[in-house]
Amino acid sequence: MSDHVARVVRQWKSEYPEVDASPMYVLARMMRLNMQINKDLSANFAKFGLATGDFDVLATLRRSGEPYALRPTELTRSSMLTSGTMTSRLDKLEKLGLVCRNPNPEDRRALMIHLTDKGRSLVEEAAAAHFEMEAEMLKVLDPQDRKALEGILERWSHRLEENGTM
Amino acid sequence: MSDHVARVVRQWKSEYPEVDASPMYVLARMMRLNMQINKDLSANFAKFGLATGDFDVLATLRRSGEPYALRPTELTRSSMLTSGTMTSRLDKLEKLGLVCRNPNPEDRRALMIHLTDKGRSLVEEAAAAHFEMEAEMLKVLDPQDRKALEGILERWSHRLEENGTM
DNA sequence: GAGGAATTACTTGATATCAAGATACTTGAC
DNA sequence: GTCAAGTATCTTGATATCAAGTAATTCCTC
Repeated sequence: MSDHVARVVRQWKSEYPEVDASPMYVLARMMRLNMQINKDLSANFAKFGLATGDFDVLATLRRSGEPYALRPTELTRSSMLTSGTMTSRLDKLEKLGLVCRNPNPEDRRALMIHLTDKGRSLVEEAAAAHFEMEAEMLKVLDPQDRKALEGILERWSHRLEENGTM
Repeated sequence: MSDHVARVVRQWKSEYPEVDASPMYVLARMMRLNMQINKDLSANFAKFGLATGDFDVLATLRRSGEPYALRPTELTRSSMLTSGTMTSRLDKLEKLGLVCRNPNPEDRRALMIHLTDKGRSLVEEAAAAHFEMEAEMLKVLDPQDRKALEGILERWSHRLEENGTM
């Protein structure tokens, strides 16, 4: 059994043995799987007129519960992006009528980004399709592999977040 | 023990129980870890004046062995990108004197992208630092988790590649 | 309170990427 | 041999992202 990354590691070993490419068994595989997964998921979001990042914003607002409102800073942190990127996402979503920017009564520097009714019903539809598709994708994994993977990734994430690296 | 994704899944469960967000335990965690990893790795490549994608091209050429030459199509496939993206990467690398475009004697539609001596020594230096950094990153994982992760990701990649999905 | 440091959202200019299409060449069916 | 279909690279126009910097506001220390 051999995947792309396994072949690449063998190439490094034979062509430039001075380096140890074995971290690729984890990191390059994660990166490539992720690229493919993102492509597939974004095809699904496109059915709802959304890009992946748009869904991410709407979903963050929706799952935050009533009154479906957060500050741009909270959205920026949750998405691991820069503030400029969030500004332009919000511009787009506002133009589409899916969110609206309101003044923040508690801090005049800040705003409150509210999910509109239209935004709420769209994100609920999109989320249902999205999570179904994700569940489908995970069916190529044996149940015990999925379970193990959840645990390993949780420990990894937890440690990085603890360190403040993430 | 709770990471960002665990909190998000709990939010979905409490705010919109109609969807099952549990695939996020795998997929969202992979995506977030990947984003963080890419940021850290690209900071390292920047020390050599390279972006991650530049390194990817040079490394693919280097590990292909003598005469360190591939066609743009092969580089495009290996990187999971579009041909237009590869064209502009090659423009940049050519301007930096790290690769050169030569005619392909076997197919006049095609080219051969050759690694220059300068490109070769740069990519060798960068690769050494890169794989050391990757090894360092993986130290947060317990050895048995790393081993298990390698196996699970290999099976997953292999199945996707088999299906032609990837 | 007063004043400096920190925070918030946004702007700007540069770059990376993609989808779609253009052009030149090769392959294969007949 | 001819020509249609396929392939290889590049071009174009649009979008997403980032880093760095700005202006308004709040927080903190004294």
